[in-house]
Amino acid sequence: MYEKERAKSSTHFTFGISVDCVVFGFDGSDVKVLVIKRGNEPYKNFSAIPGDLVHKQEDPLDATKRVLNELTGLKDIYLEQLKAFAGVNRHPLGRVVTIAYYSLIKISDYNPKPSSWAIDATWTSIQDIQEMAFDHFEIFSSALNRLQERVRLRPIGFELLPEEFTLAQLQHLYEKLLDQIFDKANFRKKILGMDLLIPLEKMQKAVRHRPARMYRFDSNRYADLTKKNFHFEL
Amino acid sequence: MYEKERAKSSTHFTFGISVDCVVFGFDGSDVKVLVIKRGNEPYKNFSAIPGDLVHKQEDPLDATKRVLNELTGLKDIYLEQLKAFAGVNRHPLGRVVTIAYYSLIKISDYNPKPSSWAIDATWTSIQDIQEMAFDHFEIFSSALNRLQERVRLRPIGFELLPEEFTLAQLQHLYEKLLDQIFDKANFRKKILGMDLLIPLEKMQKAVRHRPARMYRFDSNRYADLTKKNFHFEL
DNA sequence: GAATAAAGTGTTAAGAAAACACTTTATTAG
DNA sequence: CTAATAAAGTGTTTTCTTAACACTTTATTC
Repeated sequence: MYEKERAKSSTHFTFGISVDCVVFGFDGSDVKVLVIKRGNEPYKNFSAIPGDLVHKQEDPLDATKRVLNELTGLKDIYLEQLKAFAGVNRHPLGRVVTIAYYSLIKISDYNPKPSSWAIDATWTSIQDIQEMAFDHFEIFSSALNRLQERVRLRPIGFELLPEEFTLAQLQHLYEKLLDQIFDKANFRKKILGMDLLIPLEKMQKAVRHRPARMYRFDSNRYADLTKKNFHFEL
Repeated sequence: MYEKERAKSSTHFTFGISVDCVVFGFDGSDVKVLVIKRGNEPYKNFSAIPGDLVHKQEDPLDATKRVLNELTGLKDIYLEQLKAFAGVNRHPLGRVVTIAYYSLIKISDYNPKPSSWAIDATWTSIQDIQEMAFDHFEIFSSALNRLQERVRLRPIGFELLPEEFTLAQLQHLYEKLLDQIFDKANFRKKILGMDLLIPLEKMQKAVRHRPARMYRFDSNRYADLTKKNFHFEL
């Protein structure tokens, strides 16, 4: 119980806390993850998920935003905690518990600051992720699972697309994310039937065939519907 | 990045880690949570979720099992991590990050050891949970949300029932868990149609009307079906 | 042996999802 | 200017699922 530790504080306040964040993006063809290459031991030259130690007086969520901003140049991005990874031997240099997050970004907005990160960060297709430093492969897998579950029940796919997109782009995203194909007509009926997309006057540009209409996700409408007990699905 | 801290270890390895576990049960009428009453400051006499500090060389999952065993006398119970709660000021005595779990137990098996816990642990209906110590109310709410999502997509409701149960008991559990009512005939068709329940010869005892057939959840069958891409729902 | 209370079943109507064929249209090649 | 192209966008039918609701059955109690 908590009371005991006032005495044994010194023996219990001995953990390090880090955050690691699986950053997902979509380039129009593939779902990708931002992976960095480690420059130092341990696990020198291994791939890893971006992260950092949490400062003494820092909230881990803030720490993650800090890392993310340095890494991508972005603020206000979609961010959710996955869970903590805390195995005794997960970090060779000491007892470090990591709190894992995942975030969804519009890959076109990605604009890394010239920082220590920038050099080594690369977008890697999710099917190409292999070995990683520490338990980062497990973290990645876990994040992908969570995303796949989440994306079916919450309208968060849009976080991976540009503000304005076509229905074909949206469908393609879902197909890649869930590794399953959808019937075009049925997909459209379902999505449009939810009344969550605002059709724009604007049309797709620079394609060598009939251009598609652009849409925008209506987050206010979603908030309203949610109050009326609407549940997004698929 | 991780490398930096070899030098500043002393300034970073300063966190305490605890685990807290929201223990759910079902008494046939209500979904309940095991709540303890704190005997010491801080938050003396407040309700709280059972938990403990994690030892220096201990896996948090093991720590949770340890707490749970002391608390309930049980082993091998359903246990899942919820997420970490790590706000800077969540604990008055220092920087303690807690990893929250939730577990599902068969309330009839509950048999507390005569330990420090036993005295103060009480089953409280989920709708009666009010103020709690630390951020424990937030942890509880978060766990309940997760359970409600989870129970619709995984056959984990059975963890809250006796090994052998009637369909009416199962339906009642789901109704209380999800706060929604189901049509008896349709509920039966759906559940039985999944082919996950083994009908037993045994009948319900000690009721003053026609006794219902008892069933048992077939976890092997579920494992098989899962391989064949079956997905439990509702 | 009738009343009871819940177990357990069957039927129909309404709605959603799957399958698939078709029409439309901006663009490009000739 | 016209035809070919390639994908946008729509309509229809069939199948499956869900919802609603009425009914039959049966062990127990009075």
